[in-house]
Formats: sequence, C-alpha cells, structure tokens
Amino acid sequence: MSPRPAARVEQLREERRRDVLSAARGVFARKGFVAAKISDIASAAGISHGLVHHYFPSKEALFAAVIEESVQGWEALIARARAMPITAWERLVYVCSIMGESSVVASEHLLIIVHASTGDDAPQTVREALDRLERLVCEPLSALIEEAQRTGEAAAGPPGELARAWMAVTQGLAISQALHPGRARPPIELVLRLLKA
Amino acid sequence: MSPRPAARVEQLREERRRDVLSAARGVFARKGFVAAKISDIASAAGISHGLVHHYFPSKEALFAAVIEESVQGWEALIARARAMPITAWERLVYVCSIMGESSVVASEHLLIIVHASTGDDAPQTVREALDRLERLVCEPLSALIEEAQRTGEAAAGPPGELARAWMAVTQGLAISQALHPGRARPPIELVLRLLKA
Amino acid sequence: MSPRPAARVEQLREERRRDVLSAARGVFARKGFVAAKISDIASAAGISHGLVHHYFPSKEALFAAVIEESVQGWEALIARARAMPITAWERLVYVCSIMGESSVVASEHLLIIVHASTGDDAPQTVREALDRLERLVCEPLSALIEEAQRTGEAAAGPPGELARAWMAVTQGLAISQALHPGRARPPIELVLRLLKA
Amino acid sequence: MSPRPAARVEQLREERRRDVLSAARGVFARKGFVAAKISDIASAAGISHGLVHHYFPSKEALFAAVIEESVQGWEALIARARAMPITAWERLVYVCSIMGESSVVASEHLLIIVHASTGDDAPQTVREALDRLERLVCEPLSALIEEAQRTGEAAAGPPGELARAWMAVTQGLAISQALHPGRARPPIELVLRLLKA
DNA sequence: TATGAATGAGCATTCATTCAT
DNA sequence: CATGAATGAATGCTCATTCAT
Repeated sequence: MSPRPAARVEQLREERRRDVLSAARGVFARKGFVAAKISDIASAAGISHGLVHHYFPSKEALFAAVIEESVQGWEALIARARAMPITAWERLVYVCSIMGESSVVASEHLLIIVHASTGDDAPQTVREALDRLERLVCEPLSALIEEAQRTGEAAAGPPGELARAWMAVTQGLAISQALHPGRARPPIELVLRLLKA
Repeated sequence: MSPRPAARVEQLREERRRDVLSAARGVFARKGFVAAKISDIASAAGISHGLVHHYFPSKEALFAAVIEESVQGWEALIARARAMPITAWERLVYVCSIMGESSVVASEHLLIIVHASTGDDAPQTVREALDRLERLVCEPLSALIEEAQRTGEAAAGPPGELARAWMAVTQGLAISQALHPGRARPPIELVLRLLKA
Repeated sequence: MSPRPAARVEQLREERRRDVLSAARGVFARKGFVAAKISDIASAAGISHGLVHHYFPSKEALFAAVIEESVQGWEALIARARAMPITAWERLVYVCSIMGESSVVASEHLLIIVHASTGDDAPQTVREALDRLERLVCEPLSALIEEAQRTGEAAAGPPGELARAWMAVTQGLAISQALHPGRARPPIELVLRLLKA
Repeated sequence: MSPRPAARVEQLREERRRDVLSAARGVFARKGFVAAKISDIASAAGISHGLVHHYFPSKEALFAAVIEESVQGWEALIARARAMPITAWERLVYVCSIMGESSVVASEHLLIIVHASTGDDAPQTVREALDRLERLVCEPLSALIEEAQRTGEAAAGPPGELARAWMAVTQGLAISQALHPGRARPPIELVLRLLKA
C-alpha cells in the first residue's frame, strides 16, 4: 500500500522500457525485422506479449527505437574519441578497438544496422535514422582520417571513401564475429592496415 | 508438323526454371528469406505465384537452390584461379577482383550468403550448404594465402584466419556496394592491403 | 494413315471414357470427393490430368457420372432378381449374395454411396441421383420383402423400414469389408437373419 | 476486486476448448477430415478462425482430439456395461441401446469413425487411435459375446467376427440415421437378431 | 499495470480448370 | 487427341495488434 510517488512510477516504467528495448535488440540482431516475433521479444524480456505494446506502439516503432539507440551509441563513441587529448591516429585506433570488440552489445548494434540496411522493408523512421548514421558517423570519421592524413599517419585517398570502406569492413567483421563467437577475432592491426600510411 | 519435340520442351522448362531462380536470387538478396514473398518472386519473374511451385516445391527449396547456385559459383571461381598459370599472389588478386566486382550477380550472391548467415531461420538444407561454403571457399583460399606467404608476397599470420577475415571484409564491402550502387567502389588495392606482405 | 472411320473414333473415345470412369470410381471410393485429386484419377487411368477434362467437364460431373453408374448397377441387380423364376425369399438371398460379395467393384460402389451420402457438399446432380437410389433400390426391395412376408418367409415389420435397415447394414458391412480386405466376410446367413421369419 | 483468479481463467479456457471440440465434432462428422474447413468449425463455434489455433495447433491435432474423445467415450460405455450386475446378454442389449440411440453425439462419433476409417488421408495420430479403437471396443465386445454364448443367450460363431460384424452393422445404421434424422430408427431387436441364439 | 483471449490481414501452398502447342 | 504449363481461387496457419478483465 505504499503510495509510490509518480516519479518512482515513471522510473519503473523507464526501466521496463529499457528491458524491452534490450531484449528487442538481441532478437532483431539474431533474426532481422520480419522474422523477429513480438512474442520472442516478450519472452526474452520476461513479460507477456501484450505488454510490449504498452511501451512501444508497434513493432516498427520498437525497431526504430533500437536503431535510434544504435545510432546514438555510435555518435557517443565518435564524440568520446574526439574529446580525447590524443593524436588523430590514436583516435582512429581507439574507435577501431571499441567497435571491433567482441562484446555482445557491439555485435548486436552492428548486426542490426546490417539488417536494417539490407532489408527492403525498413520503415521511413528507420530510413531517416540510417541517413543520420551516415552523417553522424561517417563524416566525423572522415574528419579524423583527414586529420591523420595531414599528420602523415594515415594512407592517402579520399577520406570519405576510406571512412565508408572502413565502416563496411568493420560491419563485415562484426557479422563474422557474431556468427562464430568462439573464433579468434582478427587483430585490430589487420583492420588498421586499411588506413595506415 | 512435329507436335512438340520432348527435348525442346525440356529446354524451355529449364529456361523458365532459370528465370525463376534468377528472380528469386534478386528478391532473396534484397529481403532475406523470411521477408521475401513468393508473390514478389513471381512478379519479378513475370509469372503467377502458383507457377513458382511448378518449378520449386517450396520457398525453402527455392532458397536452397539459390544458395546452392552461389556456392557452386564460388567453387568455380576458386577452381579457375587455381588453374591459371600465374603466381599465388596474382591468383589472390584475380579472386579479389572478381568477387569484389560490382556486377549485380556477385553482389546478390554475397548478400544472400549474408542473409542466410545472419538469419536465424535458415532451413536445414541451407545450413548444410553454408557449411560446404566454409570448406569449399575458405580452405582453398587459405591454401592460396599460404602459398603466397611462402613466396613472400603475402603478409604473415595464420592463413585460415586471414582467409576468413578477408571473406568477412569482402562481404562487408558487398553489402555497402549493394546498398549504394551509385557510389565509387573501393579499389582492389585497399582490400589487398589486408593480405599484402 | 488409316482413315479411321468416325464410328471407330467414337468407340475409342467411349473406351477411354470408361477407363477414366473406372479409375475415378476407385479413387473416389478410397478418398471421397474432396480429397480425391483429378491428378490421382489421371494417374490411375494412365493419362495426363488435362485429358480428364476432355471426357468430363468437371470433377463434379465426373463424380456424378460415377454415382450414376452405381445407381444403374443397383437398379440392374434388382431387375435381374425380379426377373428370376424363384421365390421372393430366394430373390432376397440372391440380392444379398451379390451386394455382399467381396468383389472390388461392389465395395467401391457401396463406399462411394457412403461418401456421397455422408458428405455435406454433394452437388445437386448427385443429390438427385441419391434420391433416385432411394426410389429405385429401396422400393423394389421393399416389394420383395413384402412378398416374402406374404409367403411367410420374411419376418414381420414395415417392409420399407426393413428395406432401409437392410441397406444400412449392407453398407456398414461393405465399409468394413473394404477396409480390411483380408478378413473373413460375415456369412450371408448373418445378414439374412435380419429379415428371416 | 480480485483481478482474475487463475483457476477461473483456466476453467474458462477449458470450456472454450470444449466448445471448439464440440463444433469440430459436428463439422468433421458432416464433412470428413479433408472437406471440413477450419473456418466452418470456427463459425460453428462462433469464433474467428484464428482463435481455433489458440486451442489446437493444427487441423490434424483437432481431428485427433475429436477421435480421441470418441474412442474414450466408447471405452467408457464398454466399461459401464461390464460393471453392471446383469447377465452377459443384458449387457449386450445395454451397449446396443446406447450406441444405437439417436442422440446427435452418438451419431457424430460413429460418423467420424466412418470418415476416419474410409478416408485415405487420416493422419498418423488418427490411425493409431483407430487401432486402439479396434482393441478397446472389439475385444471387450468379443468377450461379452463369448460370455453370452456360454450362457446360451447368444448365437454360435466366432465371437471376434460377430463383434466386428455387429460394429459394422451399427455404423451402417448410424450413417443412415445421421442422414435421415426424421426417420424412424430400426428397433434394437432388429440389430440384436444378429447375435441372439 | 499486466495478461492472454480474440481478431483478421497476410502468406505459403494446393489444385481444379484452361489453353497453347 | 494429348500434354503439361499457367492461372487464381481457396485453405491452413502465423502473428501484430486490440481489448476485456
């Protein structure tokens, strides 16, 4: 009979929302948008399927939220790297080491981007998020590369293309990693060869 | 006045089967197994949905046939490279240039492998085909790399891991390529840096 | 290059029609109307499924023809019995022995009547044929029983009801017979007990 | 203000399940397995077709459940008869009177057995249930007949064959009864003549 | 809030029927 | 006449979404 102030209620709601989002991330990463079932996500979150719709109005909105979360994570990573008092090349190394790390969350984020990108049926909200990804990740990355080129640490070439190639390569490796979790992960040096002078 | 020579009939049937397979390849590449609709494939092939089932007993069988076709294409590519009277490194360059080429078919094959690999829902037949892919593509590639390492042309490292890393990278680039067909393709040299001594 | 007179052509056509009808009888008896496939019947008749429609405009018409054939067979049996120079009771014995015989055709006719009767979806043509069966088989049978009752050979009771009961019993036994062809058939005497004085 | 007691929920679910089963029994009896549509059953139960699949995973499972119910009903009838403190012959009379009674349920059970037996398309589960029927109904019936033969009340003959003949006859009469519900039912005495000494 | 019963749109698959060859 | 490719209506089944409790 504790009165539970509205703030506490709101906090609980937010926590539950995160649980659902987290469960959805894993299921979408493993199955893709169409094959993922709301009931799969509900099971993974330990709630009934009906309740999912209390937190997200539709499967599409839930997917968009997951994508949004991924994009924000990437943005944050880039921002962190730029804030560090290190050389441009070291920033690139840092970004590579985080993105390539075998943590479940990192793999899931990458796989979801892959699914969202390769799927034909991504809703409009998702399309916009992916466009933001392009701007918010590739452009700063591009800038980092350009900077490292000026210091002579990075290989020559159009920075935009290099950034996109590097993203593509990272995604490919993430897929491989996600599919064979037991396998040895290619060392960061391998990926960095693409960019090194 | 011959009513219809059996050979000609068989040939027509085989042609139509190929049409369906080709349409299916495109649709599966764009949407993945679950999201692809039989009616999408039928439309792409210019036939009714019912007719698809004259040529392939089920969606699953059709997908398996597409995968099979991909696997065989890859096998053939590796075999061709090995038959050429060139150095081990040149063979690697040849394989890279073909697999990375922007032809629609090459991209589709790669995307389908990605979908089949990342999707949870690939049927058993497909799983087996993917296992064959591992053996039939990675192992010969591994051998090529080992050979090039002996001649000092390729970088050091476990050949098996390098082969898988290279496959992963190639798939990543193929996805990127498929999503933005207009964009400049990263030059082969970029990818070859991963392997070059 | 034999000119083949029209009469011969017509005869061949009639023969083929009989083949189809015969095949259809077997398939309908085993599967019932809905579950029977035109292609099953075509296979059984050794022709292509398309050709079935040269002889019968539709599955429904084919079923009706099979029913019609059955009804006519029953009519003929009754007529034969009535034409024989024997007592009423002996006529009943004769009819029982023929209808209860384990020949494939007899069983099939009975099973088809059962399927047609128990199915909800019999077309109008079939309904009419079944009505004719009621009139053409039960009424003469009824008359036979009445006659045998007058000679004191048959048990008392409303002849119409006895006739229908006897038909029902015969059908039940035919089903049993059709399902377990190897089993000993109940002797005619058993069935005749229903009617004997 | 109790939200919803779990027991009550389970009870409601069980009731609804019974409704569906009951509707299915009627539809299967009238149409047979193949011709019966899930939507027919849903309409008969007053629910949507989708909901049928909440209670039974497939049409086949639903049919199997109906058969199972029939088989259990027959078992119970035989068991009741054997438990009564009456002579063997009176037990036979009791079983006949119940099985031959014109209640809708009894007819439906018999018709379903007929459909399941005569149809080629009964699933494996059903085949097994029918085998059980053979054992669980014919054998005890056989024993009853043998007992009645020893007391001189039943006619001579192999009890197993008599039991099967009697089953066949009863099914035949049930079909007839189901098709013409308005008609006078043949008196039990008629059927018992088959067995009476 | 939380549950799961209920609905119905959507998809894979089957099959009677048509028709070009 | 004969074949089988082609069509599309019909059916079982799935699952996102709604809603009564």
